[in-house]
Amino acid sequence: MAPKIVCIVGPTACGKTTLGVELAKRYNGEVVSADSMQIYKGMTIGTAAPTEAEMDGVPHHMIAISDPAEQWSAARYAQEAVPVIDDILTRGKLPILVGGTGLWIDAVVKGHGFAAGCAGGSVRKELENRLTAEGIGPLLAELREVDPASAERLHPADEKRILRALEVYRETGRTITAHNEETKTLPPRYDAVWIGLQFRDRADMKRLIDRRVDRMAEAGLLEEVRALLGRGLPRNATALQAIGYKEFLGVLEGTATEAEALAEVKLRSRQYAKRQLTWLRRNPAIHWVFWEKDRDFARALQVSTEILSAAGVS
RNA sequence: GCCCAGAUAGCUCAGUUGGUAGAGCAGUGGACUGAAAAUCCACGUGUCGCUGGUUCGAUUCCGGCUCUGGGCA
Repeated sequence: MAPKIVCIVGPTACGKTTLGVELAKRYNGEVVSADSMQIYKGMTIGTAAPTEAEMDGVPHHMIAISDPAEQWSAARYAQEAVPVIDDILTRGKLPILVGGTGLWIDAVVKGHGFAAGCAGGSVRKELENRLTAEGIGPLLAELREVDPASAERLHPADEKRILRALEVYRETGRTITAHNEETKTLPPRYDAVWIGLQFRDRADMKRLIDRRVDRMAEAGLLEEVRALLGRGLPRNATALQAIGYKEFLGVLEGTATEAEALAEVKLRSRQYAKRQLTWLRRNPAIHWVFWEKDRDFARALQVSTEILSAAGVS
């Protein structure tokens, strides 16, 4: 039987952090963050990473552990988070996986391995060069030769995944299709109890996102971005793909006003939240807690407790 | 008060030599197996400002009105 853990998921600004801490306190747990941007140091404000006060004495893992210049991926995250989770289990405590990066959580829970190859790798670079030189046509034709199922499945405009499919074949001699099928049959690594938070009404979610972004600006997001750049962070760093950072970068470079950046961050956050929901909706194991208007943590805690006891967590 | 330019999708605008209209953005839904806060896909009926006239037919041409810019008094 796979070990039992708890996963708290939901779109940005829905209250995952708070619920995670509350549950950890009640169930003798520790929080493991599954957030592709909170992993980096020096990005507390813009990623809304929990502060010392918000952690409230609960141990947190996988937050602010990496230099922002480093390149993380779902595979690397799983590789490093799994030992951390297993250690929590060994110590007799409850791991609570909290985060908004759906792929990263799935990588840990489902135990799907990733095939070889990575961004920045030599094969990937070569393929990227060919893409620039020849366009996607020849690459897609090549994929059709070696992995017709992928070529059929992927949209011709989805360059990123076409390149990745070719890369897997080059690196391993096997198709990504075969790899995915095989990996799908593997048993899950953990017996996860899923709790999802979301707003019943989109407009309420928008209001909360807007408010949060305003507070980030007040808390000094611009200075945080300036500090990151001051430490020599390259412009193409994955960390700078983070919403909030790429927009405020424009303010520092003089291509946008702070008001414009603020509006853009709100918009991008809203669109991101929608994508997160699309990802989560297809997971039928999630027990959803809906916010009616404002976030009512007392009620969420109550409902979560019922869900967890029904699932045998104590 | 007079002159000029506008008024078309939630927003910015295109267009119809007269046969009731279409882009971008927004929005909604979807995909996602080593960049995932990334990346990709699908979805477009709206009194064409109001009101008269000409016409078989007006969003399109003509008149009046309203509103919004700009200019002149």
